[in-house]
Amino acid sequence: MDFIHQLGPVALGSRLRRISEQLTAEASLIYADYNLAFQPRWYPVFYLVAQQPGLTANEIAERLGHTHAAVSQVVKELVKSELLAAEPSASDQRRRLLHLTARGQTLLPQLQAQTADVRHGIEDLLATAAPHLWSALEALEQHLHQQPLHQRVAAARQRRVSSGEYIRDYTAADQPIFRQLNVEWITRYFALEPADLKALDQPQDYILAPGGCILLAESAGQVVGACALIKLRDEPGYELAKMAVSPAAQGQGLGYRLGQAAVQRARELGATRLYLESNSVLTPALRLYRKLGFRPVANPPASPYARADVFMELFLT
Amino acid sequence: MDFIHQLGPVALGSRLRRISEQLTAEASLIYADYNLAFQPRWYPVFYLVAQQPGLTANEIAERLGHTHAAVSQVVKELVKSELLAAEPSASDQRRRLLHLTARGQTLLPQLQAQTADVRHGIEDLLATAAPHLWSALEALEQHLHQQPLHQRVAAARQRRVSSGEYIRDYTAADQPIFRQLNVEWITRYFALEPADLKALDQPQDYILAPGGCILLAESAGQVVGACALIKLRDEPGYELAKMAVSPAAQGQGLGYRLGQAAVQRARELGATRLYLESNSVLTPALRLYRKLGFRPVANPPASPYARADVFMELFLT
DNA sequence: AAAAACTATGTAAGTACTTACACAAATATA
DNA sequence: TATATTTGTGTAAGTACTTACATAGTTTTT
Repeated sequence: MDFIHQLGPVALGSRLRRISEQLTAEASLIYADYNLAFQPRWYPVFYLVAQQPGLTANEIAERLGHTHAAVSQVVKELVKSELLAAEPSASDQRRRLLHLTARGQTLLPQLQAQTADVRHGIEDLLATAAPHLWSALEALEQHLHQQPLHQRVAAARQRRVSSGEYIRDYTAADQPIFRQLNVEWITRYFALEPADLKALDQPQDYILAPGGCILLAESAGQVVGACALIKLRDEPGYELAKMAVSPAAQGQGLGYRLGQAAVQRARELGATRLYLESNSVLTPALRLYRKLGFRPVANPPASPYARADVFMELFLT
Repeated sequence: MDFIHQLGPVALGSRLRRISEQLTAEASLIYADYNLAFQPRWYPVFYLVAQQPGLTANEIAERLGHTHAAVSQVVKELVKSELLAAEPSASDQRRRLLHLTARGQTLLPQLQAQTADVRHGIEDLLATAAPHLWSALEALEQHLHQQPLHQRVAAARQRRVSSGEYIRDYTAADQPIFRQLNVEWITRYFALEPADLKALDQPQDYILAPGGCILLAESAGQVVGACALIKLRDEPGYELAKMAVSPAAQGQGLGYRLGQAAVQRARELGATRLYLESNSVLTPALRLYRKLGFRPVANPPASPYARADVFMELFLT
């Protein structure tokens, strides 16, 4: 379950699918509760015909935003279950006009009562859990319609290719360069400490497994920057750590872009606070952190790093 | 497409499914753009193995929140495509440890670049369209987990059964009672007008088809109240009209509950304003409208009803 | 040490849709 | 009036998962 969170919005489709599957499963339970000889997926077609007898499969499909094939299959089942009946239109022999059978009419009141209950249940759920979800979905669909996702992605690709630089996630093969970039700057100013070695030698165990992530900046096919988000204990937040930019790539705002990406990622992961430890000698880094919005912590906790003498945090709304 | 909107949150599952399908379709387009011999649904498994070589199918399934069967099938395809390879664990002959092949390693950088682009594209989409969608989905899943939907629906059912009253949607079979309830009160105070007959004789054509809806209050199996939401022109709003409660059921707050349901429904339909026309003689009704939040309109438009001399509106946020 | 239970994996079939194709009836075009 | 196109419908097969079942290897119980 944690990987979906790590991927974040990239897995938006999967997430929506999973929730919808969950709701579908719930729907079966609900129908079972009401003891109706009725399948959830019949609902829209049946209800539409109840509202408006004389509709054809094609018209229903259009109203539901499904294909005629889907409706055709459902209608077939509904006719077989003797809930709907069809008769050919007098004016157009191809059209099959649908209406409820006597059995369907008998079922209708129960289905209406159930629908009212479901409506209340979902309204209750949405009101308490996600009051703006419905309108957000509306907006999402509209924007998707206006500019499809693949166009947005193509634009992002364009920007990446023209800038030659992008930020991506760490994978196992990146451990050597992740280590090297950090060792480089740490040993220039300080000595490597045990906590460094743990995180740099086994980032998988010490950073990723506990729910953190590592971002790498790649420029011209080379990894030239890195930073990690390490899960804080007992709070929905992360420590921004192991931030390193290769000397050759410094002074071009890469660190800032990397930092921004980390902040954005933390936001997506549901963080409410970012925390970091640094050293007063590293003035350019401290300036960068300030620029990203970090401020000194009032009562810093004990640090596993001897070199840590500056402690900052950034609250995310 | 309009029926999903009419059903509103009742169709939450369908809506989520449809958006996710749309995103899946977009994903195929994106993969086509990048010319990668790679299927979208392979992505999570492949990426997880890239991050953490040595995982087994079962572990991946757990992390993805899917079944092992799904992962097993994807792994099979990935192995066939020579992107992943598996070797049995030394300590446990059942476990098949997965890792990237040379071909997989070659593909990885391209996939990472593509992922970065997709992330940007979706972040852009969410930022502009639905900034709180991600957290709303998070909250929705949590609440669903805490109290499953069928429990909420069961609670709603309980309330309905114990109160003996509920509010539901109109279907074709309800036309006679819808007409009767309205004719009853109109003729007590006024004369039936042509606009009344249109709406009461063919509610399908004059109310539902243009995107409105009709709510009915049922008590002890009898329809004892009705009201309609009629789509306003050129604005996302509705006219609250044809509100009627049977004399026998009056004085029990039914009108208020019906009105509240109508306001709620209008909200779900994305309305920003409700409008109504009434007559100064109908003091109980006017009191009810006030209680629902309606206020007099400054510059009322021309009305098709001779009896209309009070014009009110309610703005929905 | 044998039996029972559990675990990792794989396969088959189902789900609720889709796309692709087929065919007859209606309409438009020549 | 014959032909081409469009429209309404149905069926088959695919999709990305699921559940159900089967099987072999491992661990626990007796």
